[in-house]
Amino acid sequence: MTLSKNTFIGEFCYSLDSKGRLNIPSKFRQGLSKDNKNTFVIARGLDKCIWVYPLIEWKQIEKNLRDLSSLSITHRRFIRNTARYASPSTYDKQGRIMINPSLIEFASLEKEVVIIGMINKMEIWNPEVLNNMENKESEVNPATYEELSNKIIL
Amino acid sequence: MTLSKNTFIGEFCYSLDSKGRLNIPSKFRQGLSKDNKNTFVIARGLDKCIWVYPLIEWKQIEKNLRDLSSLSITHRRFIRNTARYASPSTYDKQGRIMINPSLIEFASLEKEVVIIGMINKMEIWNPEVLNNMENKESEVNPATYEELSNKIIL
DNA sequence: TAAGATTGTGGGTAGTTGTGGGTAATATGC
DNA sequence: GCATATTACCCACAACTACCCACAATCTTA
Repeated sequence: MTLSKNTFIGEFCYSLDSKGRLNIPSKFRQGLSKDNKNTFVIARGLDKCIWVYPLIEWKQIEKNLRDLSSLSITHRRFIRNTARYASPSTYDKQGRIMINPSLIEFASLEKEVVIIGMINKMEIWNPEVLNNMENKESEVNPATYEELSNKIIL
Repeated sequence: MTLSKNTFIGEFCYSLDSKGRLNIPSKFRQGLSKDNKNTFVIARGLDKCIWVYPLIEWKQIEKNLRDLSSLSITHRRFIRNTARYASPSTYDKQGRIMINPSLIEFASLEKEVVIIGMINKMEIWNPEVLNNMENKESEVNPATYEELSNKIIL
């Protein structure tokens, strides 16, 4: 059953094969709208993980980047850091995308990986890296959480 | 698979051959619209790199330059510096463009080069120069960066 | 419960791509 | 006009990628 289109929730443990291919959970694929053309855009996450956007979601980001003038060095660097590590990937008949070696290295991926639904995108993690990250609770500032509560209703 | 037309993302390591030819990544060529007539415009970047525009994108820049009044000295200098080092280049049957010696010198290119998709253009870098540049955090204004991050939802 | 469909994973093969170099056509300078 | 330099086209080849088929495990349905 599908909730909203192009929206991902849940967690899955899959494996990266010897050719660098990764299966996209069937549930996620089923929730995609047709205009994604079986294509995702894979990019570096802001944490030590990989972000996977449906094509449509990424196009919105691209549109915003296009409006930044390259006269500003800050703009140039922002565009460079965002676009540089991103690449489109159409999934094959089996539903797998290719993850390129530089991203595999960035996220320290090995055979076993965790895929997490992040609403507008998915995240791909090495399970150990994810655990270490989550165990560092100290980093979450209660005040920040408090501030968030003004922005979002749970 | 094609994203938006004439839009480039991703990073590629290619090599400049002894004749000064450089391959344009196949993924980039596939995303070009027909009206580019297999032609790019090559220009000095604002950083120490080369900018490569699809013909259509460059025409838009020319149009914008046309709207700057030459009464202003700043405008005159900007137009001069932008137009002066730009030249068109059609790619050959293998998909390679010629980079002229003065631009190779400007960007300190050697055999190994990095090509970066920058949405409306590509950048060509000497990998060492690129690393040095990216490590110089000082040039980026943190406040502007923060502001950008709020405008563009990743 | 049994049969059928779906899903995750592995591997072979044919086509594509990046790169080097030879050769003919064109341009340039004396 | 001719010699030289420059450019564009062609061929070749290794490495890589996309597509295809296969199969076991799981889930669905009658």
